[in-house]
Amino acid sequence: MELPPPTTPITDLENRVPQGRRVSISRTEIIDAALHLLGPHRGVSSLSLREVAREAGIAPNSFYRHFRDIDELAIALIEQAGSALRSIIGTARQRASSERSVVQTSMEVFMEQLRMQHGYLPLLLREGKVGSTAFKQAVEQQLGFFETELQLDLVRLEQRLGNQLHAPDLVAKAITRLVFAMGASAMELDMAGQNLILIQTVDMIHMIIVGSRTLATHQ
Amino acid sequence: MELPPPTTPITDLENRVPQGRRVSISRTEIIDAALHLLGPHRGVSSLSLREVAREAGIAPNSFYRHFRDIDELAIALIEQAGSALRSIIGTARQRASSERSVVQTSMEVFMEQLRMQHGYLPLLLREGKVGSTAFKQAVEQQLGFFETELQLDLVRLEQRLGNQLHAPDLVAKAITRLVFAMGASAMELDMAGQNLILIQTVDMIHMIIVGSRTLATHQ
DNA sequence: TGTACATCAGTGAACGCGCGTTCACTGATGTAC
DNA sequence: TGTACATCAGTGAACGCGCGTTCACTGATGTAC
Repeated sequence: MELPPPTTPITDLENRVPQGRRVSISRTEIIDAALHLLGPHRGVSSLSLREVAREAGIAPNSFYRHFRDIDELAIALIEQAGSALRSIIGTARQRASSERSVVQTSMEVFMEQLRMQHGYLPLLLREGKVGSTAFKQAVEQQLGFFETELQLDLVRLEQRLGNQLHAPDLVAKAITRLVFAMGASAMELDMAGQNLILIQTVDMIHMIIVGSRTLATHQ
Repeated sequence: MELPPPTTPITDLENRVPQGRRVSISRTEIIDAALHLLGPHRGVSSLSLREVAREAGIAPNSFYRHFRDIDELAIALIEQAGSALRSIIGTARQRASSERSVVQTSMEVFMEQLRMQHGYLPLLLREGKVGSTAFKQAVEQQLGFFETELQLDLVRLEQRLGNQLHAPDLVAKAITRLVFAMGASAMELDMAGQNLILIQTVDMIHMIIVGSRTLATHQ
C-alpha cells in the first residue's frame, strides 16, 4: 500500500548480467533491508519476517523465495558482518608495525567501526548467546576466524621483535574475546566512555602479551 | 483449565508472616516460574508474560499485581542471579589460598554452576546485549559487583605473596569479562569441551596476572 | 521478425495463533463496632 | 463472640494486533519454432 517498487537505481551487478532471469528482488537487497533495521540497539533475533519484507518493499511471502526462514537470513547477516570486519581490521594491522602501534591502531579502527550506527560491528557484538544453534555456531565461527588471523599476526610480529610467546593460540583467543566483550559494553556509552574503554582494552591486551612473554621466558 | 492452585506447600516465609494480606501468589513464585522456563538455551528476552503466568499457574493479568511489565521481571531475575552467584564464588575463593588454587578453584566452581541446567549462571551469561536499556544496565551492574569483589581478593592475595600489580582494577575487569565470555561459549559444549575451556581460561587468567606483575615490576 | 508457450519470481488474500493489555467482576481476608 | 463492611489480590472474557505460513494467482521474461 505504501511502497510501490523501490525507486533506487538498479545496481551495477544488475547491469552486468542483463540476460539473467532476476526481476526486482535480490538476496542482497533483503540483507541490506535487515541491516538497515538493525540500529545500534536492536538484535538480529528481534527481526520479524514481515518487518524485513516491509523494509525491503516486498510481499511477506516473497521472502521465502530467497531464504528458508528468518534464521537463515540472520546467519547470512553474521557471515557478511564477520568477513567485512576481518577485512577492515586486517588492513589496519598491515598499516601498523611496532607492537604498541599494532594494538593501538587495531583498537582504534575497532572503536571507529563501533560508532558507525548501521555498521557491521554492533551486529556481531550483540549476538551469539541467544538464537538457534545454527546461528550461534555461525557467530562462533566468525570469532574463530578472527582468532586465527590474530594469532598469525601475533606470531609474525613477536618473531620480528625476537620474543617468544607462551600459548599464542590462547593469547589470540583471550584478546579476541576480551575485545568483543569490552566493545559490547562500550556500545552503550558516549564518546568519552568509549575512549576510556579503548584505553583500558589496550592496557589489558598488553598485560596478556607481556604475561605470555614472561611465561615463555621464565619457565 | 489445566492448573488449579499449585499444590506445592507454602514456603517458610509464608508461615512466618501468617497475619499478612497475601493470598496465593508471591513475587518469588513468579520469579521461580520464569527461572524454570529458562533452560540452558533460552534467553530472558524470549519470555512472554502469558507464558510466565501459565507456568506460575496464575491468570495473565495477575502478573500486573507484582510487576509493571516483563522487563521488570527480567531485571529482578538478573539481580537475583548475580547476587546468588557472587555468594557462591565468594565462598569458593575463601576456601582456597595460594594463587593457583584460587584461580583453579574459582573456575571449577564457575564451570560447575554452568552445568546446572536451571542454575543462575547460564542466565547471566546469555544476557546483556539485547533488551531494554534498564535491563542492560542491570546486567552491567552485576558484572561491576563481580569485578569489585575480585579486585579486593586479588590485591589481598598479591600483598600476601609480596607482589605488586599494575592496574589491579583492569586486571579484575579483564578477568571477569574473559571468564564470562569463555563461559558463554562453553555452554554450548559437552563435558570434554567444557573442561578444555576451563583449562584455557585458567591459563589466560595467569597470563593476565603475570603480565600485570611484570609491568608493575619492570617499569 | 513474430507468435505461442513454459517458467517461475513476486503477489493479495486469508488462516489461525499467541501476544499484551483492558474491563468489570468476585470473593477471601482484615477491621470496626 | 457475631455481624456488617471495606479492601484489594486474583480473575474470565474480550479487544485488537502483528506474526509466520499457505494458497492459488499473475504477469514479466526467456525459449522454441
